[in-house]
Amino acid sequence: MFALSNWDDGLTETQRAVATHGEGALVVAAGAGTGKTRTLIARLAHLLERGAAPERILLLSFTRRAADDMLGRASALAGSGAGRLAVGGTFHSVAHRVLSANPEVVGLPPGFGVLDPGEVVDLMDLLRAEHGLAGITERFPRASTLATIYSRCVNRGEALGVVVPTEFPWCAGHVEAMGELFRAVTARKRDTGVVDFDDLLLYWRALLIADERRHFDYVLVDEYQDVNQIQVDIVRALAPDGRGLTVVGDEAQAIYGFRGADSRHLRELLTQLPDARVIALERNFRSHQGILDVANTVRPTEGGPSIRLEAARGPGAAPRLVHSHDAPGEARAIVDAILAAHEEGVALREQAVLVRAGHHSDLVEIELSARHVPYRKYGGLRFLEAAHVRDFIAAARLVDNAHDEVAWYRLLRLHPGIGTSRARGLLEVVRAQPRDPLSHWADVVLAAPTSVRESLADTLRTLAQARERVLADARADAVLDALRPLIRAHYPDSPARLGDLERLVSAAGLSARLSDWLAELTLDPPASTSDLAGPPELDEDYVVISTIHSAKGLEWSHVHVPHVIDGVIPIDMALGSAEGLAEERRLFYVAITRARDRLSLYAPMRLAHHRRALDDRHSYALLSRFVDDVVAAGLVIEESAPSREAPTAPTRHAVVDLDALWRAEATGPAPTP
DNA sequence: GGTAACTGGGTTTTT
DNA sequence: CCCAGTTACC
Repeated sequence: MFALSNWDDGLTETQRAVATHGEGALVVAAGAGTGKTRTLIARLAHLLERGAAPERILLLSFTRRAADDMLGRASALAGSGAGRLAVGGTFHSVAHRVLSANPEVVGLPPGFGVLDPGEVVDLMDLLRAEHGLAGITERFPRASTLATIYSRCVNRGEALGVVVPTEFPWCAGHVEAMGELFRAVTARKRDTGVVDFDDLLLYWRALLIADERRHFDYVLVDEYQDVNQIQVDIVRALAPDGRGLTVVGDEAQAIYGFRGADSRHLRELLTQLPDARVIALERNFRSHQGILDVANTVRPTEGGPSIRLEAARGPGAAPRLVHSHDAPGEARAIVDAILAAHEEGVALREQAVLVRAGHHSDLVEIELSARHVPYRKYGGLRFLEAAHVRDFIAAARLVDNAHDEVAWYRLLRLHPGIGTSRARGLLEVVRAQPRDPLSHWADVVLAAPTSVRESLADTLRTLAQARERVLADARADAVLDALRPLIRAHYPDSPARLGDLERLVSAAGLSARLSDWLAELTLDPPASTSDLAGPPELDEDYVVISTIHSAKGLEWSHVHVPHVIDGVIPIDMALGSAEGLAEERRLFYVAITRARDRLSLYAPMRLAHHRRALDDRHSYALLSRFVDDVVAAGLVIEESAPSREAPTAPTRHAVVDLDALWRAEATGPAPTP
């Protein structure tokens, strides 16, 4: 029996109904800020108290941050030292855990590698060339496009012939060649003992279908509106009759359509499980009513149970729409507001800037830096996308699985004198090697041009020796030893990059197996290098910058949304279809509902931050088409005050210059600088 | 033939 | 800032 006191303290009657629901399938329609995670955790506590075995309860979520949040709260519930309360994580991380425990069941070697999405593109490129599709005689989709199409087919469970004509019509002439290429990709991954993100789900599903025993008594799925077909299959296989299944979702927050997610799965579940109980959580504990009034006008109404958010917290301050002259003015207005709130006692980490795409915060970041305001950015450029980190992971994967061709390809090209072409040639040697290619590295070295033999031999010898080390951190150390000279020769800023890798390696000690650690790193990369520096100081304070996608499930006291203009929110590439536009509206809804106390939307009148902005027709921004609704809901419109003080951010000089030029062009010849 | 250094043009969202 | 395309060197 667990000591889980007070889990139902302060739960509403509806929330308690969710927490204490019995065995049958349960679908919770939870609006934003209605305490859904808290309620799920209360349900977990209730189940444990009634004697459910923790290792037979599975908590699943689509996004990493939601999974972390859920698991973090679950362990807080147990108090320190109580160990794990349930099995849980993202679909992908749980799949990896299941598969790495029994890889042979699905025909994978122990220590199989997980390719990150960038490496899938490398593999596509490799096979694209092998199949003679890389020539310039006829245009063929680029490797990254191919990888997107491939992933879409897998995640939607739809054939190439369906996906390509409807979503990638410009590639329609190549369906046959693509099919052949994709079959080769699948075979190559199998032959070399690697899987990609999609394969993790495919293998897990296969495992579940082959093995009909139930492994979990209770399956709790969060963010169900963001699951795609293959994830639906997995959930259905985990709980075929719906017994013990709880799903939580909100169709209005479905924002992963581009990954093959479809919020209709939530409704379909009700058709498939007609006995499922449905409970709606509508009382919002997060935001003041002023913010929810705005949210309710933006909230899409089509389909699903209609939810109108009602605040438990009173009216609060009216949300603002701040007009500024241009994008740098917008950045200034945001930082002004952040610092003003900070003066009033709102911590920086209680304030977030939420953007549609990573680069939309560029100017805000410059302004924050210029004014010495610390910030942390989530969801932008990933640590894992840094070239040297990918180099390291690839090299480390070879230690566990010497047949990993994508890893070989990357490692080989890191040597001066080996480019794409020679690397491909050497890959043939690796593949032809009947024995273990890393133990017999001399054959690979002999096939290389004389000029690189020495450095290649050094690398491979050190890597081969890494296998004699048993512990994950010792192995990682040895891998870094092998890489050090290559990184020095390859990157001009090698000291910083090596510093990153030292920190990365020191984190490996916590893992038992190097391959498991690498997979975890690939599936759940640290948001930034600073995350590796250990637990942050308690008094450390910073503004949070995040994409709206990465902000889902989180909340801040003050939320700032820059660029509420057509072309950004909604983003121009989504305007082609009604479905795309609808998703942009839901995304805007997610952004709005992150704010507890103060919501500020920003609309610059033009985006004059590029040199060519003057001749760019899009220089003058259109207010977002969603703004009309928001204004009708009582939003206050403000003009950002033109700043009279000396310019602080470097970009401001550029803007001032541009204005001068513009006036000069309008009245006469531009003055010579 | 292959590599590397240079140039110019473009950039959604995530596991 | 990263990719593709081009050119100059080995």
